[in-house]
Amino acid sequence: MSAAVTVEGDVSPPRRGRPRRADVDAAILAATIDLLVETGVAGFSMDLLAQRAGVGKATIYRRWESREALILEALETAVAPLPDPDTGSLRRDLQTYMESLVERVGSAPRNDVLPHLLEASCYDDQLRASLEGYVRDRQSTVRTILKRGITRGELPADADVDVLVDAVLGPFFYRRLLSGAPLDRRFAVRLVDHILR
Amino acid sequence: MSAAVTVEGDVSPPRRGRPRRADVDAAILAATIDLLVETGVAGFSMDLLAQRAGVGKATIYRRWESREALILEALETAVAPLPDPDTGSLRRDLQTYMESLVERVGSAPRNDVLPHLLEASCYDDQLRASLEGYVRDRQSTVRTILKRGITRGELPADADVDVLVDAVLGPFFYRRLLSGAPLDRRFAVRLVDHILR
Amino acid sequence: MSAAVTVEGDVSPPRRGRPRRADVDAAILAATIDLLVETGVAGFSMDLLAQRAGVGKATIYRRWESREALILEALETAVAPLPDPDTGSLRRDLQTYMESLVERVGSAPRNDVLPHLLEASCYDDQLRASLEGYVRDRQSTVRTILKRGITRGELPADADVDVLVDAVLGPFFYRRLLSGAPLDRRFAVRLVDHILR
Amino acid sequence: MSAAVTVEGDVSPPRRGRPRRADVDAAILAATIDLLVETGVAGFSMDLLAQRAGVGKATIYRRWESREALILEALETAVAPLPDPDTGSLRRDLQTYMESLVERVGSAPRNDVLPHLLEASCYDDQLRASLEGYVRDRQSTVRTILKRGITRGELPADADVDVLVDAVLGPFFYRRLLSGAPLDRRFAVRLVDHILR
DNA sequence: GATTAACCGAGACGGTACGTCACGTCTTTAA
DNA sequence: TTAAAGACGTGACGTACCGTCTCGGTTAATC
Repeated sequence: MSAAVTVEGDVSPPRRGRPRRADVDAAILAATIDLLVETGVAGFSMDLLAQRAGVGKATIYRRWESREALILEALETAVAPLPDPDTGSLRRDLQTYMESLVERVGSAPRNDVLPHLLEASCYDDQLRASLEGYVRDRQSTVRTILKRGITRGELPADADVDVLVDAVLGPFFYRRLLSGAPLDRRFAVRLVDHILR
Repeated sequence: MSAAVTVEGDVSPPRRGRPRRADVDAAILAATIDLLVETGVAGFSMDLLAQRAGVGKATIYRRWESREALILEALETAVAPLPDPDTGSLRRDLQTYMESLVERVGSAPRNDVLPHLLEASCYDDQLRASLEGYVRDRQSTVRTILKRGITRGELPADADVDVLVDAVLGPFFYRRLLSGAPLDRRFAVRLVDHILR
Repeated sequence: MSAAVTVEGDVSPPRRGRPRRADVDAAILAATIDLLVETGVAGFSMDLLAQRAGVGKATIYRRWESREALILEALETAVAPLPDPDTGSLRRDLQTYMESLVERVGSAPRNDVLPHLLEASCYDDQLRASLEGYVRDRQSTVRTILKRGITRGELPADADVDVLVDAVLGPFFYRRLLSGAPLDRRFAVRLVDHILR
Repeated sequence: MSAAVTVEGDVSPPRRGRPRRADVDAAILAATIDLLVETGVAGFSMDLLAQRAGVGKATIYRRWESREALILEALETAVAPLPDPDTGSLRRDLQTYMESLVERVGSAPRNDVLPHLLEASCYDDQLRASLEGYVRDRQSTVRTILKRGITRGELPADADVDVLVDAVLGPFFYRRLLSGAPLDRRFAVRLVDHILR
């Protein structure tokens, strides 16, 4: 078994020409995050970013399909998934998870990144796919919590996990993005109560 | 108490000079909807709109605070609230409602208007308020359905209507905006099953 | 006879919309000349020009077809035609004219404007036409001098004025642009000697 | 006196390492000429050239000081000097020479190379020197024709050859580059008439 | 035969300028 | 005062070249 045999089937892909500098990726992502925190997506410009990162604009466009693909990757880099509490009780797990979600939103310095990507993904199929991948990836903690609940018998064995995930996260983002209803501890309690009624 | 005290201040505002033409409002709104259907929010520009409506740009800005306020009003004008089915059964009401919601999304020509307003409302408090008003207004049908369910005893008397509204609409918009999971008849059935389990 | 009847046949052309500000033209041309003197055509950029003139780039492009059309007009504005000496003698007229031509070139701060327009006119028919108009316009002094010489009998009545104009100006610009041979008083004397031999 | 003292230092430059491939020079020049003919100097880019010639950009810059030095050499390579007709008569020699000059211009596919070099030479002294060398080299045929005329007595023994060269070539290039006046057989006849009047 | 140094194609790099577009405001004439 | 028309300053966009640099690899002359 040889480590050189990769999934792509290339035995050490014979890249030609000058290879891309790896630290440039990092510099651009870091500058992107800085800039997003400072100014939000409004006020974010590729010219300014290039200047901040000490990089030519062409170098950025060589590495990311679009401004928004870059912003999404910066989001993935900067915002870690919430941890799985694993308290031993489904109710307490969900409760804790929802509260940290609420807390994160409350403390976020700028909240226009997700709405911006949401809009941009309407015009860019590739971005749309990436964004959905990101969202599904962030669902996995909730999914784990719920499956544990089934294993323990806290939920019926035939519970519809997909719908339960939607039932946990849907109301949260509905308030966050659309209705503007309050996102607080009380909301978390009432929502979990409803789900585990 | 005088006629000047009105909701919008327009019973008899003793304006001077040439009065505004009333039909211009309608022409602008109509052109806005046309343009949004044709090109989506991308491709929508105020210059193009003014040309299409046969109207000066200043005339538009005289009547709406911002581009987005106009788009929101066009949305309200074009998209009627879904009807209350009132079938006599809570389950059938919710089922019917959800199915018409799913159907509307499936047949919508352009789906970037709501995401666009979502983003724009991050930078414009007035728009944010209007948008939330719009969203709450569109909740009222669901709220009516649920309250009828309580009256009929299909739901416990102390059911948390706010959370139930979120539980009905949240998963829908979560899939629509974020996860990209399918929005079909099956989804509607499973969701209602979960809520009325 | 009415002054309102113009060559174009428009009786007061009913321009609609906001009229172009006349002083903006002047500001742009002045800034163009300044910038050309300072930096030459190299180092001349539309961004810098717009900033200097206190004007948007779009405003410049609204008024001139291209960067080069602007530069040409700046050249026409800045560089006055040489005067007709009219000394009473053809030889002295030509001598004086050639010497002032030589002097102007010697004192010019930047000499890349004409070569630049020459190149640019290869790719832009409209510019080419304008440039040829400019050149022919600047020939007129020489043409006047020569015709006066014919009238006075200093040249034969059937002298070929077109070719004579070329014979006066051709060698000058050939040295200036191509051969790099010296352009001095001695050259002026030898050239006139040859023409009036 | 050693072999190292040469015009270009290349009798036996004791280079180390891999010697330059000689055929690469030819390939680059050929691709340059092709590209210039196809697209003119506009549309000519070093990236495209390198790709066409199957060569790295660094290889080009290793061999020529600048883009324009390369273009000039391509011009020298591609455009042979006009032949000396040597018909036995000064008038006929000049006439023939001018006519072939006129003919060459008429048939040239792209005429922007010389104007481009003219401009570029404003910013590059080395190029300026090379270009003037090229121009003087191309004068030599006319100079030969004129000197033969003096020898034969068709011109006075003290004729100013420098000025005569200018008188022959100046009007031609003046029309070609500046005035845009026609360059045809008639022009050639009238010009020679004037010079040999 | 090993070492060395300049060569080679490919293409990434930091820059700079380009011309276009849309924004929201302002300025004209006409109603 | 409103209207249509359209000019205005601003500022970001994504592209195209520039000339340099950095890879892995090649090719002679020198050691």
